[in-house]
Amino acid sequence: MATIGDVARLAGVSRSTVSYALSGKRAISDQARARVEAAVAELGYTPNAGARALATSQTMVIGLLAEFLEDEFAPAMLQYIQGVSNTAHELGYDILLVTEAEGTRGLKRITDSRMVDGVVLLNVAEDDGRLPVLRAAPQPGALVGLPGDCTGVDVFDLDFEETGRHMLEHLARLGHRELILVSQPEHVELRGGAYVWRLRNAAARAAQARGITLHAVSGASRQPDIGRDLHAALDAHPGATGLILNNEAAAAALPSVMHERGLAAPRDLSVVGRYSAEFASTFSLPYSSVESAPDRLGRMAVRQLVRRIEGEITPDDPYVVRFVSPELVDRGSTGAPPAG
Amino acid sequence: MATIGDVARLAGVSRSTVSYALSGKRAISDQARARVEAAVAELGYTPNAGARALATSQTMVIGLLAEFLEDEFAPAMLQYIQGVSNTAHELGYDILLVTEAEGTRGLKRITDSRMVDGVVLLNVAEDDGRLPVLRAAPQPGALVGLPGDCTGVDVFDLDFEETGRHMLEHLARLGHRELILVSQPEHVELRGGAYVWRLRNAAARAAQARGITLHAVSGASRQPDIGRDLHAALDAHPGATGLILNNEAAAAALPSVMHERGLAAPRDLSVVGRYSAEFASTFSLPYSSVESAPDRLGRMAVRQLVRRIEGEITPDDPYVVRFVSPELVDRGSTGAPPAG
DNA sequence: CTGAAAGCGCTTACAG
DNA sequence: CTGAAAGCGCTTACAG
Repeated sequence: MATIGDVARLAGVSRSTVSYALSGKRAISDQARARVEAAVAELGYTPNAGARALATSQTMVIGLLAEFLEDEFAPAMLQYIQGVSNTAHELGYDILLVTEAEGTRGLKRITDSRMVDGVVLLNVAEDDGRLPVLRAAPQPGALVGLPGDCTGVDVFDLDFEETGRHMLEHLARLGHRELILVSQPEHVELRGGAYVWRLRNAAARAAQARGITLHAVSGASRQPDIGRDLHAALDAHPGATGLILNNEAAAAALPSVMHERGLAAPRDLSVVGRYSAEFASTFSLPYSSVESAPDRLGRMAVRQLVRRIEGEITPDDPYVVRFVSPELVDRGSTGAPPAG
Repeated sequence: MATIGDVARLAGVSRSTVSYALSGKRAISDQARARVEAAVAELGYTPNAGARALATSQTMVIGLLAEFLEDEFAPAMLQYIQGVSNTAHELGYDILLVTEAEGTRGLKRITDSRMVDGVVLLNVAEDDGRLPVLRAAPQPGALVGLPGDCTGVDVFDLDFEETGRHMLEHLARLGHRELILVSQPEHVELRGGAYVWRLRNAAARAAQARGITLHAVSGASRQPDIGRDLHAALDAHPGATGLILNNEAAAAALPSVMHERGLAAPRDLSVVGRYSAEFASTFSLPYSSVESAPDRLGRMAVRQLVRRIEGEITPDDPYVVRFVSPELVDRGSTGAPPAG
């Protein structure tokens, strides 16, 4: 490969002139510029990223930590990755994807070795082990998901409390008095998936305030277990007229379950989920849902991260915790409870 | 961050001694090694990846080109990414993920700038525009998907011809005489998805040899269009007793379609698909399927790529085109055609 | 067994 | 407007 020295020689100028001609960081005579450009074109010159990183302390790479946990619903993760990756590319950054099961080690490796200018953490837990590593790192970090302690990082998440309240009140207004909430598996919650209880507690409070019975159950994140869980929940609470789903796998499995039980929404059962429009389309889900906005959250996280990387915001500027408000996309799966 | 110079100073040795102590590339006295190790621990030293890359011409990063095309079924792509990423990490490499719509530009950027030691291309088309770029690059490349011209790259793919033949003969042996094959959308094929016609032509030849009627149709890759396409195909060919699916979206949509038509497999219709066990589980698909082996293909591609990167194989060694043989996973969705 | 030094390919003050 | 040179943080022949 051609180096900047080759270009300089061919153009008959110094290496610094080539560098400045390419970066535009100082004025260059038209003649010099033309000769540099011709030489660059002739040699097919592209600066060596490693050398540039060494000289500038900037890699133009963002680390993306996405753990594919055995017990989580992988397709839901994909949209966050796409949102982050697309936005990063738009802003001139490449993505170093770390999917190791032990995210802490991967995070330490890419920050310590200066492979990245900043980091986006997906799927953040209440007491996420990666956060101490991130705080100790010299690079800034942005999270998708709300941890217990937000110091030193920018945080973006769906407002799960508002989501829980909103879903419950939507069904309450339609006249439902007994509802089932299907959450994520218990181990997701135990591992620190705070959004599970944030949504549930908010829904429970709203239910209590309105005198509504809310049966909170947890469901598996995989087939076929989640199907069994749904049947069990419906068997256990025959009086329930509405279903709230905070579990993507449950949403994907519900159509078969309802077919099997001869139920139609909203005729026999009102259903409202929490997943993205993209997800609804992929899985052909006919239920109204609160948009989880994965692409938007990924985009917000990267934008803020790049502002920090490029010094537009400094560590002295306050770190943000930004919630996306729930928006209910109506797909006609909720209505008045069946008479009687 | 601490540099190698800081470590050397603290340990009271030269920088080369630190480097050699860490790499093990030359003998070191026990005393020196102990002092270096202590200094490394005290300073929390990790070599700077950019500096090392500059000195060694090795980045320990593999580029992964995965385009998320608007008209493709994204969840199917995820498993290839996981296979590639996990294998790369196991072998000591990180992954630079490029998802730009214009893959050619991204590929040129990461190879020209030497950000990567090698490249894996996913979703390779018959006449893939990225291949000329890859062949011109100094880094080796491995493909998942068979292009028209395999020169200069290692290629891994499911044996789609054998798959088509196998699926057809499986149903033929059970006594079926009229079958429908649902392929990918036409534009996937036009864009160069050779696997579509490779499977179809092989199935058609096998059908002809056995005097079986095979209706080849194409189906959308999204909901709800694919549901309509399936209904239309079943309406158009009421005599068909078996369905062959070479379209993930069709497989995901078929349970609803069959419910709507009151059909059960294999009682009314025998069904065989082509997708991974992981996919079957995620979407709760009850159909027997030929395993598409995304994790295995990703793993094979990375293994071979790393062999080339590390010089275990050179450009003089022949490039391989390796097909994974189809294996039918029986989920009980095929049987004898309904009597009459 | 060890150190001083060259070199990887850039960027950017410094001097003119 | 331009060039010579220092420096980024490593690795690795070279010399002892």
